[in-house]
Amino acid sequence: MDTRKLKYFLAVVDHDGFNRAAEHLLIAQPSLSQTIAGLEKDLGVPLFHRIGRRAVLSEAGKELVGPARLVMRDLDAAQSAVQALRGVRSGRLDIITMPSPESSR
Amino acid sequence: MDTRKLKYFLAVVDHDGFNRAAEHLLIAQPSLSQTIAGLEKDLGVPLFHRIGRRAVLSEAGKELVGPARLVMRDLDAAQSAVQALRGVRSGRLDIITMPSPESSR
DNA sequence: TAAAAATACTCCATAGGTATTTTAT
DNA sequence: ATAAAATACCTATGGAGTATTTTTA
Repeated sequence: MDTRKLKYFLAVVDHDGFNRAAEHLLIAQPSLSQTIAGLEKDLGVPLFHRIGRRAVLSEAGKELVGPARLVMRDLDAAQSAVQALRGVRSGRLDIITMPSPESSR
Repeated sequence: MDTRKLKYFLAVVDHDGFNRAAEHLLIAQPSLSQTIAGLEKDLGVPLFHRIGRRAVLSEAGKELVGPARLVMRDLDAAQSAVQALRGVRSGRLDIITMPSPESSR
């Protein structure tokens, strides 16, 4: 289970179906099917019931929605926390000086 | 940026160094170096200053620690939310009955 | 010289793609 | 007949490994 899979899972939930979700994710539908299958395998639980040609959330799927959104939200926060510092260079600058001929006058 | 990379990042922080972290993660040190390099590339910011043969957190790195821990915690919560339902089968069971010869008596 | 991180490769797992099939509207 | 998801297969990216180099304590 990683964030990519959670993102795809939420896309299926939000766009109500694999085909529409795949469009929004800009990937092919079979790739999405595979990814969700992988997530279900990771968790050992089906996330959708395939009823007819429609996918509806299973009990486990319903439980996952909230926590998954939280993960994605906090991941964004992590991004932002770092991005706020972009361009801020930090480190050490060692400086050595030596007397110039002038200073000895 | 995904959770695998964040996990590795936190390992470097917690075990104070790439070598020790790699040991704890049960992966080879160069693999860890590559992964952190990838994360730094994802974020466009260095997370560690390589000072001598020691890696110390950069400013951006320091900012990332907290949010990263939060993401990992959320991810665990998501796992648990679903695992709580393991073994709970849900779905539909369609049942058809027909009168037996007995019932017609 | 020993210890820590980086670099240079090799290999394999998996993310993604295309084509096709299955199933229900 | 059409739309949605699954299945089968192929390719390429990147995650992990081993060997080696670089650097500094």
